[in-house]
This record gives sequence, C-alpha cells and structure tokens, in this order.
Amino acid sequence: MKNFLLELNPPQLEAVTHPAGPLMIIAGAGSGKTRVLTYRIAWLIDQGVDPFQILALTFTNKAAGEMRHRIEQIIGSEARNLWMGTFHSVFAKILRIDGHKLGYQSNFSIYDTDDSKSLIRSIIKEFALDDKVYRPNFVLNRISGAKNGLVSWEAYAENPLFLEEDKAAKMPEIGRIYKTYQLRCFQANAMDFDDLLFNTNVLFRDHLDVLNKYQHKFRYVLVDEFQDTNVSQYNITRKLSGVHQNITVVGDDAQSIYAFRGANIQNILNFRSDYPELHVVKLEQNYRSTQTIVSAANSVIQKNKEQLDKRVFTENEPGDKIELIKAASDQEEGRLVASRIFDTKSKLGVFNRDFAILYRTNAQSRSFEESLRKLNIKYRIIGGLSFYQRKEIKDLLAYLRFTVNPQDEEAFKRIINLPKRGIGDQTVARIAVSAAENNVSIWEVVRDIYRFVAGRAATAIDQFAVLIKDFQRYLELGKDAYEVASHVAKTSGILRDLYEDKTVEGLARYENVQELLNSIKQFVDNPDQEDTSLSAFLQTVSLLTTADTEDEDGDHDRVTLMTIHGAKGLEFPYVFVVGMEENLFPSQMMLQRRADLEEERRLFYVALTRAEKQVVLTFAMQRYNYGRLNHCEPSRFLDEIDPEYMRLSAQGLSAGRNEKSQQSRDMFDSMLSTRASRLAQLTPIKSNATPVPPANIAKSSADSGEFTAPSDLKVGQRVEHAKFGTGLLLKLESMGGTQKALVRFDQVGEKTLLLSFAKLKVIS
DNA sequence: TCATAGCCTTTTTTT
DNA sequence: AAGGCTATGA
Repeated sequence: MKNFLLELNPPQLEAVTHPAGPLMIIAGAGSGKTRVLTYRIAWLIDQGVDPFQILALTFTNKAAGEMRHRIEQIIGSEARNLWMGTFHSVFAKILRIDGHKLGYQSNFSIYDTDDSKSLIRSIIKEFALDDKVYRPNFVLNRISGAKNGLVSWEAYAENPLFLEEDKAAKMPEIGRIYKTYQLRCFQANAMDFDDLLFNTNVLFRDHLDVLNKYQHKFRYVLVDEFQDTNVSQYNITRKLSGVHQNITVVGDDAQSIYAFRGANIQNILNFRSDYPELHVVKLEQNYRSTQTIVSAANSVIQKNKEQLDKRVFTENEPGDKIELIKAASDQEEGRLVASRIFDTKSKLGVFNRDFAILYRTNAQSRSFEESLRKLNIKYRIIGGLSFYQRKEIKDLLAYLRFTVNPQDEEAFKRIINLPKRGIGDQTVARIAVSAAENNVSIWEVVRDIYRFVAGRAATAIDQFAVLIKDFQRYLELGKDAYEVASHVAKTSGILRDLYEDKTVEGLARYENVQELLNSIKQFVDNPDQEDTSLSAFLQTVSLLTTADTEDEDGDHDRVTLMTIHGAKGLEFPYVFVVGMEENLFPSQMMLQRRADLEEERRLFYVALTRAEKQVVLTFAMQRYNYGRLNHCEPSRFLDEIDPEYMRLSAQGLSAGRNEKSQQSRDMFDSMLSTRASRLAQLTPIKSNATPVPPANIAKSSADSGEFTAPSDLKVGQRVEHAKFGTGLLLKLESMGGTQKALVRFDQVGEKTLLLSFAKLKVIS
C-alpha cells in the first residue's frame, strides 16, 4: 500500500488519505481522478474498513468493474465485497430487496424509454387528446424532469407554476397524464429509469427502518462524476451518509454535460452548505494532455460564466498544434479522417486503439465506418443503435420479461401477436376492457380467457396463455436464465419465424437472437455471478450503459467511434472531433438558451481534453441530414479556441483535375483565408474575459435564458427568408419554449419555420 | 378483422 | 433515414 502512495502528488495524497467526514474533490480533466478514487477506497480498506461498508457510485458499470479490479490488485480479493455500480443498478438492487414496502413485487420490470413512450402514447390516445399537441416525447421529458426534481404527481397537480406552464404550452392535461402513467406503471409492477431513483427516495423517506439499515451499513459513500448527478440522486447520497457523514464526491463542474437529464451544477454549491465541515481538495495538474491541448481547452471553457475557480495546468511538453481540417462533404470528412489515421499509423508506428473519433450525434458515425472499412482499419462503435435495442432482441426480452412479471403491460403488447396468431388491436382492447371491468390484471383475463371472453379469438389467446404458463413452470422449477431463455426462444416461435426468413436481414436477426442466447449462457456460466436467475439477467440487461458493451472478439486494437457523451472519463493519444458545424455542434436544439450553450461548450471542453497527444477538428461544408443535403457553416466553437494553438490544415484539397474542382478549390482557399483572418483577429482570451454573446441567434433577454422573438415580427407582415425567398407571415406560435412561424412563401408555398426568426427579415 | 403499402413527421446527448 | 399512422384491399 505504502508504495502506491508514493506515486501521488500532494493534493492527490491529501484526497486519498482524508480520514473521515465529508470530502469534495474538484478534479480537473486528466488530473488522475480515477486513480485517486481507487486508491482512496484501497486506503480505507487498508485502514481496517470492511469492504461491505463501502458504497461507490460510478457512472458506468464498466468503470465500476475496472475500479474493483484495480483495488483487488492492491488489497486482494476482499475487494469483491464492495458495493459498486451505477446509481440505477445499485438502487434497483435495493428496491428488489425492500421495494415490497412500497407495494412493488421483487420481480418488477424496468421500462426502457421505448416502453415509457409507448405507454404515454396509449394514455394520450385513451384521453382522446391530440398527439400532435401532446407530443409523447415532450410529455415524457416533462414527467421525467418532474421525477428527477422529486416532484410527485400529487405535488405536480398542486403546483401553480407547472400548471401555468402547461396551460401556456396548451397542454393542461399533462398532470393527469403523469398521474395515470404512474398508476399504470405501478399496476404493471414496473419502474422506469427515473422511478428507480424516485422510489428509492420515497423508500428512504417513508420507511425509516430501511433508511436506518442502509445508513448504518454504508459507513463510507463515494460518488464519482458528481457534477452529473441530479437532485434525486443527490438526495439519496445525502440521506445515506446522514449518520456517518463519510461522503466523498469527485467531480469537475467544467465537465457537467448531463443537464438535459436533470443534472445540476448547483449540487456542487449545495454541497458546501449541506456539509459545513466539508473538506475540499482541488486537483489541478493535468497529467494527460500536452500544454497546447490544455491551454486550448482552457481558452474555450473560460467563456463560460458559471464555473468554480480552478486553474488546470500541465508540466507536459508543448506538443503539436490543434489542426483544423475542412471537408467538402460528410463523405469527404470520413475519407480524410480515415486516411489521416492510416498515415499517422504508418508514420509513427502507433495502433488503431490510439485513435478516437468523437461526434455530437450517433447518426454521424456512418461516413467514418464506410471509409475506415475501405482502408481496412478496424473500429468499434460505442452506443448508437445498440444490440439490445434491436427489434428481434427486444421481442425475445419481452417474452422473458412477461414470463417473470406477467403484469408487464408493455411486454404483453409486444408479444401478444408475435409471431402472428391472429390477435389484433380489437381483441387486445377487449381484453383490456374486460380486465378493467372485473378489476383484475390483464394476465388474469388472459390466463382464464374462457371465463371472460367467448368466441374465435379466445382460442388463440388460450394458446398464448398455455405457452406462457409453460414458461413460468420452467421458472418455478428453478431453471437458470439460459435454460428458460433457450426454451422460450424455441417454443415461442420467434426463432422459427426468423429461421424461415431467408433474406439477408432475416439471417442477421436469427444470428442476433442466437448471440443473445450465447450472452445469457455466458452470464450464467460466470463464476462471479451468484444469482443466475432470469430475473437477475433481465435487470443487468436493462441497466447496461453504452460504455458497458464488450468487444465482440478479443481484438482490442480498434479505432473507437462514439459520441462525446460516451467519451466521458476516457482518454486517447489522438482524438478527432468531427462535425464542427454550427447547428450540429453546438446543437441547434441547445442554442435556444444561454445556459444550454454553456453546456455545449463544456461538451466541447470534454472532447478536447480526451486527447493526450493531438486533437484534429474537422467540419464539412455540406452534410446529409434527414435524407437531405444541407449547407453547413463552421461552428462558433472554432473561433473560441485561442488561435495561438491552432493550425489550418491544407488537407481536404482534392487535386484539381477539372474546372469544377478548380472552382471548389478557389472557394476553399478563400474560405481558409477568411477563416485565418477571423482567427487572427481574435485576441488571446484573458483570464476573466466576458463571454461574447453568439452573434447569429436572437439576443437573450438579460440572463433569464429565454429565447425571445424580435418584437417587430408580426402576423400579416411580408418577410424574407434566405432560402425560401419572400412570403407572408400567417401565424406566430410559441410552445414550450419553442417558437414557430407559419409563412406562405411566394415560391414554395406554406412552411412552418422553427426558431428561424433570425433568418426572417421583415420587408414591409 | 388483419396485413401491407405508402404517406407523414421527426429533428441530440443517456440511465 | 426511420418509424408511426392511415387508407386500402383481402
């Protein structure tokens, strides 16, 4: 143990060996945060703390696994007894044990976003509301936001602010939808992601014996990525550490990128007032990146108003400048990045695994996949449409879910007519009515269908019921997850249906199901896995994080492709941050509010600071989006990097063989020179420079952060749009912070424009 | 009553 | 580009 401590610098050592009481570690990018957290846990155990008494909450399950592994190397196999995992997985476990006090059974289902959305959609339909006004996505976000802020449906219905906002957004029924949604989840013995945290809060609030149990169990509570916790999560940790007060949080306000999920920078500030005895340690030395990268990242993040006082520095070598590459299209962007990786590999003798391509949206991965494949460069994609989101996988999982928890309404809807057994919407609706009339669950109707419904459809339903009862018998016999799952796959007809589909896609789907069965087998055969029940497997699957997905084969030498969100906590020698275009990064949706722009900037900061040796930024002039070719402008963030640390690359010039490419070359040249002069005009950023308001969005009204339309825009005016020409403004509409204008254009007819006031000019 | 073709809308990040 | 919804035909 002692030897390990020798490797640490003074603030790191201070953090690791802080004896007891509340501790906050403000850890700048690349300052050895994970190492400190790991050593601190090892140190605690070395000091005689029982691993059973330590709870560590991490951001991904993979991070937890790796940390556990490293601790094991330091102090031995005792480390297995640590409680470690994501908030969601740890508290799902606790709810399985104690959730019955809230009326849930321990086999409760976990609804994913699709399930939630589908339930919301059916409630909207049942209420005979217009789903164009009540957009399921919006409603779900609203409910999720309430739950993450610990607002119950009861409280929501009484809150004048929410009611006011909903009325203004023309959605006065959201409170009623929220209530029904919660009741339906409860009846289905299901919790969504937010419920796992919300219900833990309720459990700890209403059942002090339970709270007491865990308060005494966990003498030490540690929270990683604290800047990304929301109120609901914060409240749980605060309660848990209420007795011993031994809470350690590690975070960096500059890397807070989950406000859209309810994360609250304010938590860091609240923390100080909640724990007057708080000890604060700042880790400011960056061991990861070159001086250039650290300085460039600092020059960007300094534009944010909202941040703690901190000075990240490094003693590493200066390193290469940040390169900016311009591409004609998204396809060329892919080619340039791929060939750049190819060249760097052969020139410097580095490996695929030394490169990461980071983008803002998952959809951007395509062009890079194609060009990497062409050059025979192996890659892995993290996130995106993951394995577990594929239809055939979700279908089988729905069968398994329904077998474990026959109250699961969403799983039922998914499988009742799959494979096709002639049970349509009408029949399902009739079952639902029957269930409601007799005040029993849907499963109770299905399992005794002849008692409730007679007729042709009843036979088909009875067959379905017999099938499920057979699956349930397997569970009762104590078969493990693999035995049940392979039986279900064979007997349900899913596998047979896919087998008969001889198309390429059908074959792939068949293999996917086989692969799922393989992974269940692995789960069951894992010696570390104590609980090999189907229920345990389902829980693990539904709480997997994107970073948790394993490499398919043992080949680790791959270029990594992922969103910047997915790159949190990771590092790579060479990082490409691609798609540096206005409205893509920063995202169009985020530009409405000042606070959100700051979050996008933090995201850019995270992207830059992933790199050890070099950053390459790229942008395209044209990009396919929603099946359309769009013209793009370079991102404002490019202007925010101190030009001292940047270099424009001449790459992207395809050799001019004809007039057309000569033309585009000229355009590119002039582009480069205006770009260069714009960069040169920027004076280096001083430490307390005031943020420059973005020029091309409407001015925010003071600091309220609300978007306001120019006041001179009125219905009936003639307006001009850069793309669509002139027209007549028919209607102005504001909904939930989203502003719309309906314009009848002379040339192209009526169009609804989103947030495009800046591009609308009044001409009469 | 059900299945399918074509129309229409969406429009970020993740547990 | 993809998924949901509606109209149409079986």
